[in-house]
Amino acid sequence: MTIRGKATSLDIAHLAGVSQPTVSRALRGSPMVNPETRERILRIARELNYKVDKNASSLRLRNAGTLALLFFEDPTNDDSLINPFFHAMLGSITRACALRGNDLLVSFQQLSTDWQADYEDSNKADGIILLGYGDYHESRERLQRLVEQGTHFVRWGAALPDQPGVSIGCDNFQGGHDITAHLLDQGCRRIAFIGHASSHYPEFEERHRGYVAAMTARGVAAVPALQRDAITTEQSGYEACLALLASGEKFDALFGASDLIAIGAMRALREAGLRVPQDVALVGFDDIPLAASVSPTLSTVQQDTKQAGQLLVEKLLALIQGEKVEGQTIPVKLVVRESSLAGR
Amino acid sequence: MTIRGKATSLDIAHLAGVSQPTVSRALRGSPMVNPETRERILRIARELNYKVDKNASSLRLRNAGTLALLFFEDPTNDDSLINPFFHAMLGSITRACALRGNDLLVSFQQLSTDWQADYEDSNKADGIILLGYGDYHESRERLQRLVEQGTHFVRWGAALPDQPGVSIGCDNFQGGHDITAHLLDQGCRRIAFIGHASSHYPEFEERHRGYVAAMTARGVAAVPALQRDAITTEQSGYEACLALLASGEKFDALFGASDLIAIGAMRALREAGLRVPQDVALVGFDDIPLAASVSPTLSTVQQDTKQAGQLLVEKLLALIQGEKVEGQTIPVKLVVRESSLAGR
DNA sequence: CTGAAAGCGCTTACAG
DNA sequence: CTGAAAGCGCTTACAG
Repeated sequence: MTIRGKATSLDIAHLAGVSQPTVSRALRGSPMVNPETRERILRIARELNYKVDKNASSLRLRNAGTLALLFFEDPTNDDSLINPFFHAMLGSITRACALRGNDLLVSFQQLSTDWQADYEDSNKADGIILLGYGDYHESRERLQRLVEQGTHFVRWGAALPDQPGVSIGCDNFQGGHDITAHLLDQGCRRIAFIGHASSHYPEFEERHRGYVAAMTARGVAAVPALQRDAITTEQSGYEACLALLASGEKFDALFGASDLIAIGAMRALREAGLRVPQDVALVGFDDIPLAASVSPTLSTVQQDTKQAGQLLVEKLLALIQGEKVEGQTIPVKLVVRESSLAGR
Repeated sequence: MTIRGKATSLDIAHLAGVSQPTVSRALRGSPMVNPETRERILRIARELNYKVDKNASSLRLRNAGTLALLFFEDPTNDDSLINPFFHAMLGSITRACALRGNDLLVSFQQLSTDWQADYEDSNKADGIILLGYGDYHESRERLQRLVEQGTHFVRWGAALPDQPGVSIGCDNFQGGHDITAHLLDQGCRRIAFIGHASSHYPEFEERHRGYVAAMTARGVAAVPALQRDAITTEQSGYEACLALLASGEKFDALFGASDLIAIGAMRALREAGLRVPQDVALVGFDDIPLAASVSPTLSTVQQDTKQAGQLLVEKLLALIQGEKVEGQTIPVKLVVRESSLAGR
């Protein structure tokens, strides 16, 4: 018997001398198949390098065994580069999917484009993971629409009250609090904060709230003039720090709302002839790989990307199963390095 | 008429008062549909938020409209982290796929695991893009098997003669040559090379050949004792550089076969109290984002990841169309920064 | 320009 | 334990 093209279950059935449904049962591990028959079928399938056609089985089972990962970023800097923090997340999400026998579709998207619940609507994916930092007010109504359409999705971000859908995020408040307390412990008193501190950027806002809380608890004033808006890019952090320096306000420490912002600020400080940490202690948030490699190495708040990825996948899968799912906040960890220590 | 669950083309047919095949034709833009009828159908489809079921259409069309991206790395450091160079590649591949209406499945894989032509065998993807650096001798036979199975795939890597399948890679020889020539221009004479220089790692081997060629052309000896093996990780570069320093061999420049290696070497040099570039000029290869952020900023060879991603996708699509496809080498660009200049 | 029919390759009640 | 039958939702010759 010669088979042209890929083998099908029918081909195997002929070769094994059974009906096609029996092949399907054997392959799926149904208990109602004679062990010898099953062996024969499995052997032949292996020999022919047979793989179940996923299009056919997904169509029949009404389940794709696939999740979709959507990265979105504000006015994405034209090309490729997404926040390095998400690269680690991609790794853990990919592995978590693989562990559970799911495949992962990956897509990038401008925030401006319409979101594609398409993946799920077209039955290519059973659910969607949303990753990205952007203006929350703009994305909120889109999230709302996804909920209304009954799309299964989870997102990484601040887990706020009355928010559309399920959010998994780290404890931004605690992280902001802890690293600010660390700076205070180092003797810093005039601590600048670079990053948007508004409801448009809830993660940053939470970090900023933690910063204010830590200061207030010690009776140190959070000077509004020491807060500067920035989105999470090196360039934005650089520019905000330049503006801060130009303002003439004095500060002995700087908290970048993300590592990228802090690294941009580091560049601005260096250009201004200021030493880190001797003149200005510097800290960030995220613990991207770069944080450990810049010089001086950057103190920061570590988010547990491994757990994050696992949770995102698990919760999404639970949602798809029709379970009731709640958002969750993940603990953070202070990572002290050179940029906030030594010589103060 | 109430529709439970997702709308199908049959639902639309009923609502539009036509047969289901007519709906299919209208949706696919067939010219043999009455314009008015088409309009009605499209409107109803929009209202119902209808999306063609990809499982059904892929099954019928025998084409998934999906490519698979497989990252593989040697003994992957347990978790997540892939070479940052590939992150940029992921970006351009994702975009190139989207531009051509293809979706992208992403998967990580240990080199040790069996490669999954599964994606294609199960008809989930029409072809595979392979990304990763590892021992070429180990992967070669797997590539050979993919070719024999008729799997459609392209890989990023050295485009060598008589190699299984289609490879797209940058001009490693030229890059190695140019950056070495640059070091020679700076007055360096004892230039160390860190990175495997064997056929197990063809990209590195090519870079090393370029390095030797540039030296030879100037009548400078490539001292074997100044070459140290390393794979493309920061840690490996660090250790190799430490070993080199311990050997007592003198050198006034160091060429890391990848940026990660160079950055690891930078750490070792710093710990040894050597200044870059004053005591040792340092260069890498890849131009990962980190290269511009470390201090001093790292001179390196830039690979055009945007073009690379486009080519990988285009060539794979051509292969799938049954066209004859050749490998290709992409030009590189020298990027001179602080680590190889100033003060020499 | 449109419909009735066949079929892509599976999975699962249903009957035996 | 096994087979004949139906059906998942499309697409495309074939007839008209």
